[in-house]
Amino acid sequence: MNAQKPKPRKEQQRATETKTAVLNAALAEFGAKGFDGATTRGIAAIADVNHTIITHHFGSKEDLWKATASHVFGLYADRINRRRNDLDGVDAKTLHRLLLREFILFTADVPEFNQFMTQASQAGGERLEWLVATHIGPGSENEIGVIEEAQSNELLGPGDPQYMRLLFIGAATSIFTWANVYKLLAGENSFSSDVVDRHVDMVLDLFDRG
Amino acid sequence: MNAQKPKPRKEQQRATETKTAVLNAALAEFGAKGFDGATTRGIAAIADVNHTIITHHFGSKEDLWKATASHVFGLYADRINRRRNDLDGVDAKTLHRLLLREFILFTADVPEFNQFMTQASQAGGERLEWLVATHIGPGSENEIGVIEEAQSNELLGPGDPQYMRLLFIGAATSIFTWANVYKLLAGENSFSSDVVDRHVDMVLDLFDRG
DNA sequence: GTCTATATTATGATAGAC
DNA sequence: GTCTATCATAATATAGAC
Repeated sequence: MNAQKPKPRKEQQRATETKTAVLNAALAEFGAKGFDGATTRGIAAIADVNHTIITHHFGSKEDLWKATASHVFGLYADRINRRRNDLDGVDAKTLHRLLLREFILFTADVPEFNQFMTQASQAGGERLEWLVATHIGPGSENEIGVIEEAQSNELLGPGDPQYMRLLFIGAATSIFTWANVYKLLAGENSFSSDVVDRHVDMVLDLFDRG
Repeated sequence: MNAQKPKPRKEQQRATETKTAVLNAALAEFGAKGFDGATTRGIAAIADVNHTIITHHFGSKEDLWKATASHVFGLYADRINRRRNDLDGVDAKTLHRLLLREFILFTADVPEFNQFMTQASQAGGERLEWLVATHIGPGSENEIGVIEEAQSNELLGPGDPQYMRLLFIGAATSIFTWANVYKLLAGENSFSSDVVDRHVDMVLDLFDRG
């Protein structure tokens, strides 16, 4: 009946770029300062956009925070799924060792992921409940599977998988959580490839019971 | 010459109580929300005092943050020094195992310590530089000594002591950093005595190379 | 879709009464 | 030492021009 509706493709593409820039800026700000400490104006300044377009594209600050959470969880899921596909056919022990390794490497590449999650956990409240119900809970089911497989292959010692998962995350993220302190105390850059490589080996060896 | 100056003892005591209440409230708020996210009005509300007396007793918000840092570092130093004195005469290996244990127990008793430090590290900037120069750096010299002694006694594996210290802290604080998540995901209270006891044993065994 | 202008509230800090 | 009142600024959010 009607002709196809107009498709403002260039505008949509432009809008997508703007939204991505805002989401990355929001991730950095929410990670560094938490929900209350971050400001929509500060986020807009980092993304180099007018602060009112945040409301236009995302709605409220609360909505932006949720969109940011979904954005970074998407980055994480893509990374792990891509790695899983690359490792098709690899034996179970090697596979799960490499999946644990990939988590550490992702944390090194996108430290804002761990920062964002730490802020959400420490703040608690309804936002954390939403995050657990929407992303952490569903995502942790896959991760618990990896933990249990790793335990079967003696890559991790026995114990409640939920507990072991948090213990592993704590050790894996340590030098990134404390990167600024490590830099000031020891002059070391936690994100340099040699520090990251040594850290990966150290953490995997630490938990390895084989 | 002059008579002793007037000593308004009761007023001073009252003021001390007020200041302590404010410092504990500030520790909770700065730990949960970071410097920018916490508000002097919110802190005053928790301490149940008028918000203007914060300015009177502590000066600016920045000064309150520094006083809070000094307060919680004092709590930590007192705790470790008291434990050290109690352990006078104990053999080196047992001593250092118990000192590592005491750090974990302090983190469980005063989780705001770890939260406050995490916020400061993630935020970076001049405040973190002050914190490292004033408290973390001087304090870490003692801790590095404990780490090295623990390494000598095979309580910790070999490696750069500064790095091993952060790795140990990451593992030791994990279930407290993620306490709210652990509660929502697994229904477990990270601060219950049985969870804490199991965690202490798990972490010390994890690092133990003896 | 992006901008300027603005309403409303929250926040850090100060002045001054008691 | 503690309170009420107030100022100046910053923040979230919205309205409306282009």
